[in-house]
Amino acid sequence: MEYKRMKHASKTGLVLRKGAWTAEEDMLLKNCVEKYGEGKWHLVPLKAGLRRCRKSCRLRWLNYLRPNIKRGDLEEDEIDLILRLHRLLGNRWSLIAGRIPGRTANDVKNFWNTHLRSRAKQQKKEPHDAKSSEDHTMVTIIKPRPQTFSKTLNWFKGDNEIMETHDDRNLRRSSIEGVDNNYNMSPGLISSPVILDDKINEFLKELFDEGEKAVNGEIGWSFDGSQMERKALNVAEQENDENSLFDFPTDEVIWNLLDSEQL
DNA sequence: AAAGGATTCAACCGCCTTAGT
DNA sequence: CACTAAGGCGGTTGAATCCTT
Repeated sequence: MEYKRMKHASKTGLVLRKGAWTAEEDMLLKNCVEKYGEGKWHLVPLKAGLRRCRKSCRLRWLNYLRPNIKRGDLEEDEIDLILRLHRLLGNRWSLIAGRIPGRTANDVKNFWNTHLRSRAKQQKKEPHDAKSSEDHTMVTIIKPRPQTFSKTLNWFKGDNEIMETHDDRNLRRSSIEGVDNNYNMSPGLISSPVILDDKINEFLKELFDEGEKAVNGEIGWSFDGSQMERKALNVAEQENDENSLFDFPTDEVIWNLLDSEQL
């Protein structure tokens, strides 16, 4: 890729670089983030001495430079998990990636677009006989929205040990940012993000248990089911591990559930 | 060996939401 | 209330690489 693509920053008049990152730029960005931490991306180009826009810096860090990024082909259980999560969540790549350690949303999205989308399309085209259509049950795709808690919430302020209970970045996000104003949740309704996570996990566990039943032949889940049954069961086992899978941010269905329980 | 078509994936773009003023 | 800046996301692009003829 040629690096001559440039654009002018609107205010500073600085010429910003575009295109592939050089090793030197990577080093500058890495040093900067390690020194100052993630966030404040608008300051990163300045502090790092990079002629890149904030978004470019953020993306490069998230998709390539961040520690523990897993490169290389996806393993079979990862693929199976993507398929199942996509059925559940649709194109919510960041949520899906959040469940697959070391994989980025871009990785998942690219993999889906190159390997799985065509397979899914083909599956859709294939005519179903009466029996197979009976075997398939519609699965409602959960579409959570980007979520942010108001910083004015009491438990958000200061040193909140709740926020330290999860190691995984995405888990932390689900706790800190797990409520969306779109669902008309007033802060008063929220007792604790830990409770919320537990409820959500419980709910999602049920959903996945349904998925597990499905691969045993009760509901159609898989794209080419024959190869997936055992893999899916392996995944289901992993899902029982503590802190492993059930810490999604919320969605409308989940909030309805929570409302019905008058939390 | 070379041409050109197909595929992959890093990076960009535009949009949405939230926070701050 | 309106506006702006920033963070974040999914969709798309296009250069690099692979594959086929």
